[in-house]
Amino acid sequence: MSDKIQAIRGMHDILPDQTPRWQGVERAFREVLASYGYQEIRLPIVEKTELFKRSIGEVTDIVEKEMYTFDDRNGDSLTLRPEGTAGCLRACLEHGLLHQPSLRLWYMGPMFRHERPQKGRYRQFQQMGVEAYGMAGADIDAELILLSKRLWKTLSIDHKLELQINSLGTVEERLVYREKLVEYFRVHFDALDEDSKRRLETNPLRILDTKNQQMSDVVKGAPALNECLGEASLSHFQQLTRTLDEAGVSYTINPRLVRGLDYYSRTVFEWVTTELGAQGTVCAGGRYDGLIAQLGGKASHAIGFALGVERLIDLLDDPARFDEAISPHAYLIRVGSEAERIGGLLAEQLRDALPQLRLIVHCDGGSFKSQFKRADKSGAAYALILGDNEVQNLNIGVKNLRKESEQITLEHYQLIPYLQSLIQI
RNA sequence: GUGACCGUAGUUCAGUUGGUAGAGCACAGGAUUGUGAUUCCUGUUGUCGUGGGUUCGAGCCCCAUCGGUCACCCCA
Repeated sequence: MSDKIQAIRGMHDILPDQTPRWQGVERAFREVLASYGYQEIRLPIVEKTELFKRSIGEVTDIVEKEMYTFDDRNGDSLTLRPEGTAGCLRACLEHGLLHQPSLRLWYMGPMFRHERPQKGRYRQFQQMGVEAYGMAGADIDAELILLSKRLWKTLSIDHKLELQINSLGTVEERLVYREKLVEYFRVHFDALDEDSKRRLETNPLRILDTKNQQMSDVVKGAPALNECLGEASLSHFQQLTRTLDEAGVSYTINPRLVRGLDYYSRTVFEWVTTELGAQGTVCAGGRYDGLIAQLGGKASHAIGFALGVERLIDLLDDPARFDEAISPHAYLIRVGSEAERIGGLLAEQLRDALPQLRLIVHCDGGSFKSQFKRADKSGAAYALILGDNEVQNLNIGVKNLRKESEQITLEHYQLIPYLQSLIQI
């Protein structure tokens, strides 16, 4: 065991017994996104390190200690992407996609962060992300939230997720607030715990989100963010809440909801659950209007969210329900060299005629008994049987492996319509 | 980066005060010379994570190291 090469810590293989649920979730995501007119974009997994430093923020944990960064052979510093927004925006700027008035995109793929793994958190993890560019109004904010909610409904996990929203104001408003907050906490410095003293330098807004009960009094006395919001930011947020109310989406306004990444402004939201241990956030996002100009583009508007697929899958009530969609319809048993020859040809004819058919052909010989065992284990609904008798009589046996019923014998020409009717059911 | 708990067969786990390694599942074969899933019988499976120490003797005790899980920090 010790001399075998193992996977990297926090980077997991998704084995065949897991892939159906992954495919199921991915399919649901694709279908929901298509129903809102979003287009897929596929992006590199590696980008220049500078991109993430400039977008995520130099002093965030992600940039400071969680990135997989290495030097390319020509000396460039490259980084395995820790999130998707920066790369997506880079691609759109690079190809001039933002010259159109609005753009709705989605992507999915692996992200990398060098953290200690724990439940629902891995060093390589899968994110599905959505980005919408060029739209200033709160209606697109609401669209993203409604879209995400539709995804939970499609996956039947909407009862496990709660929506939290907040407004961070514009970057300028938030800077003013940040000053006020730092000033306040400096006065109450002795009441802060070690983590919070450190956060005072790095991300003071995070102090509001502390889990330390002993600090609740200090936190309660702190100035509130919404006092620093301007007219425009306030009405933007009001429009969002009104739209959500009218759409029947319930939510909690969490004034302490601050996102970890520097680029957010105005609307931020999270879908959280209590069922995943310490990692409660399944999906999070927000508006990041300032980022486009920050990355060298013409000032515009942007909003997006990302969701962690591993966390989403952990939330599924009955993940096994996705297995059925890929289990084979039929398993072809063939005993004897003539049966193997005829069976191989027959199988290809069946696949020609029935592209939807999922058919496994038994290979490598073996007795009827052992082939039936494999047929059962494959999950196939039916066994197709070719032995000496069938070869001699030019017919084929069909047996239902999941229901108690008599095995029947069909002529070859009857097989295609018979299987077709089974698939349709 | 910090802390707690855990590493025994392909897998899930048992293993007594330290006495020389076991069960279920899985897998293979048979009971059934052409029939799975159920039942019965038989069989295979191990550097006890790794390295060192204590001991007549270590799966068990000690140290180190690697890996896993969960939590903190932080985040999807």
